[in-house]
Amino acid sequence: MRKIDPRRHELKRQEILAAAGRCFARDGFRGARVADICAAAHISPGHLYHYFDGKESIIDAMAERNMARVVRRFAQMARQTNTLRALSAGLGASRRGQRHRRTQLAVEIVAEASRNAAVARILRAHVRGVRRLLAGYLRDGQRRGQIDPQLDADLFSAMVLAVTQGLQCLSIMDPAFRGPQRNLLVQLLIVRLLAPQAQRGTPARATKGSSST
Amino acid sequence: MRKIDPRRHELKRQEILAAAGRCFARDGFRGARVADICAAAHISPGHLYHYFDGKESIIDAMAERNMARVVRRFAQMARQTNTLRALSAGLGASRRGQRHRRTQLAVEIVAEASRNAAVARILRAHVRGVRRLLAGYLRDGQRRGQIDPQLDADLFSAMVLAVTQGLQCLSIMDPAFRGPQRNLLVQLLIVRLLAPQAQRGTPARATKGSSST
Amino acid sequence: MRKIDPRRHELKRQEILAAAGRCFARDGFRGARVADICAAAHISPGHLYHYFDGKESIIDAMAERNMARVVRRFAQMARQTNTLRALSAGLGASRRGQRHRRTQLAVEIVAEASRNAAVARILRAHVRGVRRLLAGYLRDGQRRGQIDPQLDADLFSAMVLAVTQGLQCLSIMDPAFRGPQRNLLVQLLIVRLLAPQAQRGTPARATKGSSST
Amino acid sequence: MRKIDPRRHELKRQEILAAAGRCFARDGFRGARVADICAAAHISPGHLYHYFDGKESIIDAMAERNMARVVRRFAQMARQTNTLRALSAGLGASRRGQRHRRTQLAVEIVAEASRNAAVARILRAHVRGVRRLLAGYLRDGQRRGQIDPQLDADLFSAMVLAVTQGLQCLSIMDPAFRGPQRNLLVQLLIVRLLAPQAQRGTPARATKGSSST
DNA sequence: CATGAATGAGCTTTCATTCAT
DNA sequence: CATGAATGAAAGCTCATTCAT
Repeated sequence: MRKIDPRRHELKRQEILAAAGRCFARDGFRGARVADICAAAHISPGHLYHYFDGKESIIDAMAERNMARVVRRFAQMARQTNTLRALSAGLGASRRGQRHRRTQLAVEIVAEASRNAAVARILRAHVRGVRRLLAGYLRDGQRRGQIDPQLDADLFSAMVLAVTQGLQCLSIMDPAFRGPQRNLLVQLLIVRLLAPQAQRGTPARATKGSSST
Repeated sequence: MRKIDPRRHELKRQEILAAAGRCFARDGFRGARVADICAAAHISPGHLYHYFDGKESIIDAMAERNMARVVRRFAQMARQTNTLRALSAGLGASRRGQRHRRTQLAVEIVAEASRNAAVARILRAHVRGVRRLLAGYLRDGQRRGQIDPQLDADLFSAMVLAVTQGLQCLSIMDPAFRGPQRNLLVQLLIVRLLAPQAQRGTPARATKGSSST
Repeated sequence: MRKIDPRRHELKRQEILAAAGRCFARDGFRGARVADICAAAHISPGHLYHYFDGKESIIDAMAERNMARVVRRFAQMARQTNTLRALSAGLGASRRGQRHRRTQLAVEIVAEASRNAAVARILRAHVRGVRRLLAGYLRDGQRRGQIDPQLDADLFSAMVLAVTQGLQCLSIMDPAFRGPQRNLLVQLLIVRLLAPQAQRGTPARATKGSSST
Repeated sequence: MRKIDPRRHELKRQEILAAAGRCFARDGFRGARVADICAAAHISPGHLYHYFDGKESIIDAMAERNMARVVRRFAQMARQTNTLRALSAGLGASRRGQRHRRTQLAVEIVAEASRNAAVARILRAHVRGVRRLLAGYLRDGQRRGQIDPQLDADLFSAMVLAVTQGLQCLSIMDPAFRGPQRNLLVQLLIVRLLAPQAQRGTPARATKGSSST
């Protein structure tokens, strides 16, 4: 009998979560069946319970994983020195397919959080982290003169978060905003919301039919 | 000889939908059970099927009803002549309780739309209407000099929609934004995004000390 | 308030039964829904119970009605003096459409009788009558020299009954035997089973090329 | 690492079908409940669906199984060289209990076939096989001089089938024909329908109260 | 570690029947 | 007489979870 290797165990957990992610995006947390996740992860239903306590536990892990990814993405962004460009890129559209699945999951997680205390807790913990990170980044931008110094960084971190979610919802409500159109919108938002007064004014109308991707 | 009264029938349907709304907000579309809805509507499980073809049909009707309400709300808003103030009020927080239930439903509907073709169709049909309405309203505001004339009204209608959804998501992710804090955020967004250059600049710093949790 | 007119009442019962017959033939006793029967009879579900105690009661009446028709048909046949020809006509195919519905009902009733005591009783009561009638008719035929005098009329009445049912089953199992092919088979059966020795021998080979499907 | 054993799976399927057969005979296809079948097969209601897609699928399998048995029975019969005796034995009464259940199922299947396309297809496929088999057997009998050479074997195969069904219906309609009386009838039918002219004539009346079983 | 057979509670839906009007 | 809204028991089926192997 082999002793369990914690590394292998964690690796398998991540594999299963990846499979679960596909199922959850397709069918939602409630709609996805454990059997489907097992099939997608190429394991037997019984074996799943060596890695997770149950479906609920997978959902929690999924919320955790997803929020961790958001934190990572913002953290990565925060390393760039051109604040506005970095934010635009971070909120803009990216690899198609992958992106839409992420969008679906993000909205599903918020919906779940509105009635599932455990998921809500996970979400809030990360939201706090993200906002602190964003606030710091915005203050850096203000110091660099890239962000309007009048803004309250704390409040604006919430705004960035809200806009992030809003764009995802919009891309579901109106498929036109899954592609280049979305980037247009992002740039407008970023510039008008964050840029110092001097930099603005012109781009709003000029962006009509501007660059994308 | 009693003939079916379509009025009574429609009334009962609305009653059931109201009950279903409470259940869906609490447990989600999948999590809510038909039996619960029946209990909430004070009808027997079998009788529900005199008014709806099935659970799916209730979900569709719920999406329809909710989007219709959104349209109505924006339409009402569009009758006011002070564009910025009207938008601020429209996106701001209101009666607690009612509001949060609506928020939950709104997010649930978007999540459902991302994998349910019927709901997606309903949503898109109304989104088109709302955007046309908003675009018209923004153009009116531009004519009145209340909205930055540089803005592309069409694109900005999408932005207002995205922000609406984003605020709802935020209020789930961070409960601090369910109350007055939300109004603060809304005003900032409205002013920076929509107001002509001359009107802006001052209010942003006033929000000091707005961090959540 | 009008007193119930027993004549009208009985008429309506028959109308309902006719409608029920169509439903039962299409969907079977269990498969047919009371609501369908009501719709077919152009009455409301509640009103049905003025004429029948319940579905079971309709099934009983249907069995009764159907067996009564069989009795009537054989009685009518028994008035004809050419025994063999009368029997051939009686067992042969007739108006399409009508006939097949009757066939379906007949088999359904037998199937039901095998597990429903009430229906079994109804069926047996009529079977006794039919067999007595047939036995008498066969004896008449024997007296007239049209039926083999060696036959035991009592036993052969059962045989005629069995063959009647068998042909109906066959017409379901092999649709080829719903039309003229069936008549061919009937004539063969009648002649070989019932005719005196002298009359037989010739017609059998004449049917060459009668395979089905 | 256990792999699914198709043999065990098929065995369990047959066990379940046997249990279903008892339920269907007692209550009919529609009347029998899935829960009853599960109880009779000593499995849980959910587990049934590892072996069958649903109730409909069990009914189809039952029709298939029953018709396969009929084919097997006739095939076995066709191996015997005394054609008339073999047919008499084949159509006659046998082990009580078992037999009646088979009779009920046979009639139920025909009734179902009259309105269920899938069952009808199954039935017809086997009917074709049985008729071919019977026709061949009758021709063999004709060669051996045991069957009237004037008969058209093809048509008479249908006749044998019809008589088989007719006897089953009769045994339901008149319980007297479940036992020895039935054998009497069978012998008469066989002799008169199939035997060459020379062999016949006497037995018809002589059978009054004759031997059985 | 891994399997998949087995469980059973609980889901949505159906439908014979009742009853206020 | 007649209606159809209302009932509620029970049906078929699903699926998260357990367990013998």
